Amino acid sequence: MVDARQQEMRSGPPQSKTAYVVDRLREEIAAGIIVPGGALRQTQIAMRYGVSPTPVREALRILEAAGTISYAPNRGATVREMDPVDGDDLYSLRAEIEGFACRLGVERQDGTLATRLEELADRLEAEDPATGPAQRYQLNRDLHFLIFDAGSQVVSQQVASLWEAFTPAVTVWGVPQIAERLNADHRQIIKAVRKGDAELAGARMREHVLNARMLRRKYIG
Amino acid sequence: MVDARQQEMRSGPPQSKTAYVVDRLREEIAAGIIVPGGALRQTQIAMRYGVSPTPVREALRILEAAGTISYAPNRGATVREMDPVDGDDLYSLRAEIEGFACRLGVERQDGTLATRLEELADRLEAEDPATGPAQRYQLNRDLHFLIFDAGSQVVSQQVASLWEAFTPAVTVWGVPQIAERLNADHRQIIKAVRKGDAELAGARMREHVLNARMLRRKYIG
DNA sequence: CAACGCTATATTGTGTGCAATGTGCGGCGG
DNA sequence: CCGCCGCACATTGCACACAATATAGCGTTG
Repeated sequence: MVDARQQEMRSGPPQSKTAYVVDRLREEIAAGIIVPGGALRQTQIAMRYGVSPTPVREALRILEAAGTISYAPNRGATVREMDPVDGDDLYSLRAEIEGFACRLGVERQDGTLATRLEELADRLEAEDPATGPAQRYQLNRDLHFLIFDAGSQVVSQQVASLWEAFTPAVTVWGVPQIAERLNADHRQIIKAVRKGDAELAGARMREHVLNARMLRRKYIG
Repeated sequence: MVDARQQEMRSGPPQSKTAYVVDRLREEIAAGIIVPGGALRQTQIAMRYGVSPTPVREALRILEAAGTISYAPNRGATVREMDPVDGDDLYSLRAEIEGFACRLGVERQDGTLATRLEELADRLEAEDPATGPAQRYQLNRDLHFLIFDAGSQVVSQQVASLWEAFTPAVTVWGVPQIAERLNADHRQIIKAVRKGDAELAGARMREHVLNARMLRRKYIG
C-alpha cells in the first residue's frame, strides 16, 4: 500500500477504491498532469495508485460515461481532447442549461441562499492568485452548484455531468483578467438572487457563461 | 454460454460483454421488465446473461454514471425511480436543451436533413399501434437525434446522456392520444427545418417537449 | 415483553490468473 | 530497396476466488 493513498483516504468516510481512483484521475486530468490525448494504461494506473486493475477498469468506465475520457475497445482509454469548436459548443450549451437551472434555483430558494453565495464569493475573491487555478475553480464550482441545488437535484446532477465532460476548463481560472471578470459577474448574479428575481438571475447566469466562453477564446485561444 | 446471447451478438461487430450487458439492461428497464426501485443483483444478472460478474459490475457503473440506476456502496444498485416533480423538471430541462440543440442543428444542416426527417416521420406514423411503444419510442429518438447530430456531436452526446436518465419515458408512446399529438408536433418542426428557420424550429422543439411533459401529466401521471 | 447484541447468510468489493486481441518489429519475397 | 507476412510482446477483457461489509433472524437480558 502506497502512503499517498492512505493520506488521501484518511479524511471522510472510507470510500471504495473505484471512487478513489475516479477522484484521483479527475484531479490529475484537471491539473494537467495527465495531458489530453495521453494514453491511460490500466496496469500502470493500478500500480501508481496502489490498487488492482479491477477498480481501475471500473473507474475508467465511469469517466468514459461522463465523457472525460474516450475509450477504444481493446485499445484502451485516452484523455479526451476537445477541438476549439466543440469547446465553444459546450460553453453555449452550458449557458442555456445553467441559465435554466439558475432560474429554477432562485424560484425555489429558501431565504439563506444569497447570504451563502456572498460568503463563497468573498472567499473566491480573497483567494491568493499564487495558489494556482484549482482552488478558485473549485470555489467557483461550489458557487454555481449552490444555486442549482436550491432548485432541483436531478437538474443539478445533469449540469454536473456536463461539467465532467469539461474538466480542462480549469485553466481559465489561471488568467487574472478572466477571473476578475467572472467574479464581477458572480456579484451581479447574487444581486438578482437577493432580489428574488429568477428571470434576471437566469439571464445573468446565461450571460456569465457566454462571457466565460468569449474570455477563454480571447486569452487562451 | 446461453443461446440468447449469441443470437443477440451475432449481428454487427463483436462487442464487449460489458457493452452487451449495458444494452440488455437498458432494454429490459425501458421495457419495464425490470421495474423502478427493483434491486439489481450482480450475480443474478451475470447468470441471466451468461457472463461473469465482472462485466456486469462495469455495466452497472456505466448505467450509474448515466443516471439510469442509482447505487449505494456495499448495498448494490436499484433502478432509479423518479418522483413526478423530478420527472417534470427533467422534461423542462430537456425542453431548454433540445430547443438549443435543434437550433444548432438547423443552422448547420446540409440540404438533406428535412427529407430524411420526413421519411422517419412517415415510418413513425405508420407504426402499428399494436407493436407496443418501444418501436415508436426508438423512431422518435432517431428523429430527434437526426436533428441534433446535424448540429454538434458533443451537444448531441450531452442530450443523449440526458435521455439515459429518463428511460422510463418510453411509456408515453403507449398512449394513442399522446402519440398523435407528438407526431403533429414533429411535422411542424420539420416544416421549420425545411424553411431553414433555426429560431422557429428551436422554439417548436422546445414547445414539443413541454407538450410531452403536459401530456404525460394528463394521461399518465 | 421489548430492546439490544450476536451470529449466519447474502451480496458486494478487490485481487489475481489466464485468454483474447491489437501492435510493432524482423525476416522473407518480390 | 520496398512491401508484406508472421511471430513475439504488450495490453485489454473476462472469469473466478476470496475478503469485506451489510442485513435479517434469533437468542438473551433487563
